[in-house]
Amino acid sequence: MQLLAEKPAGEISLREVARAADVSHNAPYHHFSDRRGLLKVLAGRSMADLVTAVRVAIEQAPDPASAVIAGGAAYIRYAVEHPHGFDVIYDPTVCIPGEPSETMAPLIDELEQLLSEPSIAAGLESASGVTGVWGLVHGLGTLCAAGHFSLDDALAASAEALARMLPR
Amino acid sequence: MQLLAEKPAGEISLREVARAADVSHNAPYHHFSDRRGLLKVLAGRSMADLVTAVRVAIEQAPDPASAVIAGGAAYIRYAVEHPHGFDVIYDPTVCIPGEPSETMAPLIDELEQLLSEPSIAAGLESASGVTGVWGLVHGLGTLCAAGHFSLDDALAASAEALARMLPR
DNA sequence: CTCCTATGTTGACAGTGTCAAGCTGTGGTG
DNA sequence: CACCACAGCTTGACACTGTCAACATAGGAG
Repeated sequence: MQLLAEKPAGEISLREVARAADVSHNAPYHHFSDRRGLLKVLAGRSMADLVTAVRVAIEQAPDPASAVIAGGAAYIRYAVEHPHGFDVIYDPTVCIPGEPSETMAPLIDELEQLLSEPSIAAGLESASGVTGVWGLVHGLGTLCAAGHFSLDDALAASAEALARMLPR
Repeated sequence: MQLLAEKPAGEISLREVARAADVSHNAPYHHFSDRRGLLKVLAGRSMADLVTAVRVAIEQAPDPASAVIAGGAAYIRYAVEHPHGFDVIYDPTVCIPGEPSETMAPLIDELEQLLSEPSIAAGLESASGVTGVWGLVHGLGTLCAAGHFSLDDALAASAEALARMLPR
């Protein structure tokens, strides 16, 4: 996790983490099946951090509608502040395409719980519930973390678009 | 490009493209500065394909509002149908974070041109113009390509959310 | 004709993921 | 208590990769 704060997951080698832990180059194989095994653990921990950040933001919001907006802002902030952690969560070589993806469950649960709040669920078309909200903040977070526009722009666009997607 | 259709950019080695071209392992260095040089060219070509797909969709739409929705659908479709090409466009190790990113210019131009259409620009808050539309379809495309939900769900959510972001 | 440049070649080096084989201390079972 | 299984670590090896350096060759510009 310490290395992940400094460099992207793709540039972290098993041998490097072995050196950082001051052990032999093969010791990691007794803790992770694979290089992918290591990345999966990093992805799991990063996801836990992400979900915690979102949950805290939601809980501090005064009402369900602003909870959605605050949660979206927290998601975007996480992507910008921990870009390598965010990337490894969604790394297609880590998050296997076939299976339902153990790693994603916490986030999806949190989202569904948030959006099933009766007062806001009523205003969401079924198709744009979790899908629309997740897609919007994910795209804004990703592009913002990559530097394609500023955090301020992303947060403003997120708040406005989410407001329009909620019950008017 | 042929290899990119089969496997992610991260798994394409310079030596492998050399073998595919039936040429010595070092020949690529006379055409690309670096491994990153190769990926940058792949990203540029992929971006051209993406922009073409979006432009075609826009041009076939009957009015500006449906052009936005059709363009978004084309963007999402490209992400799902050419996942490795889509990924390499936005690969953070390729698309350098500091500089304004040569590769992105065509897409941004296209988006700005589309959204500056007077009849729709009037209904968009400034913050959620290019940023909001791009963020939405990018997130939906990325998550859909990764298999987190179906193409149908993504297209439905995209159409609905875009409709709400346009002038009511 | 001469020479430069583009392209290609072989050879080498360090770094990596991964496998195989062997060491060691610690805990639990007989 | 003796014993042993085993988790954790080690060294050693292999194939593969990106990259550098030095050398070859061909074809066009002067």
